[in-house]
Amino acid sequence: VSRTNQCWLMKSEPTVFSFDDLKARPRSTDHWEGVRNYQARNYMKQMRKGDLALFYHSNCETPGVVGIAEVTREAYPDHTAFDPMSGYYDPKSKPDNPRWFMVEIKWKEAFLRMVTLSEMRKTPELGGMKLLQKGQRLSVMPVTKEDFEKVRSLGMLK
DNA sequence: GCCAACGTTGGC
DNA sequence: GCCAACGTTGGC
Repeated sequence: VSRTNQCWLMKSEPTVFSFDDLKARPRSTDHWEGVRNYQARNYMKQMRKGDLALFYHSNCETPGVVGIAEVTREAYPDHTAFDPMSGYYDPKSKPDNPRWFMVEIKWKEAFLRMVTLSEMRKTPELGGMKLLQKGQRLSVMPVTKEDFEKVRSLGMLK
C-alpha cells in the first residue's frame, strides 16, 4: 500500500457477485453498481485510482474478506439508476443530475485463505475497524492502512 | 423539524 | 427465519 492511497472495504453477497465473479470478468474488471446509501456513495466518491479495497463476502454462510481489489476508475454516474428495468432503478436519479455513482474495480489478489468476520473480531489489533462496530451496515467503508495490512497478512498465512 | 411506520442489511 | 440496528419516507 503506497503512502498516498487510501484503503477501503467493499461488501458483496457472493451469491450475487463474488470475488471469483470479478476475476472472471473481462480484464478482471467491473463497475460497482447498486450502492443506494448516501454515506457509502460519499465514500465511493472519495476513492482514487490505485486505492486498494478488501473484498468482503457478506450475507453468506461464512462472512469474511477473501482478497483485494484495486480502484481503476473514479466515481461516475450509476446508469442502473436510470433504467426502469433494473432492480437498482431510482426515478429520483436523473441523467442530468445523477444521485448515485459507481466506481470501477479490478481483481488484484486472492488471499491464501479467507479472513473470517469471527477471526477479525478475535484479533485485538483490529478492534477499531469500522466493520466490527455495532450496528454498522455500510457496504463501502474506509479502512486504515494498518488494519488493511493486518487483514492482508492474516489472509496470506497458510 | 418531528417521528411513526416501514424497508433493508446482514449476522446468527 | 429471526431480529437488531439502522436508513428512508411522508404526514403533520
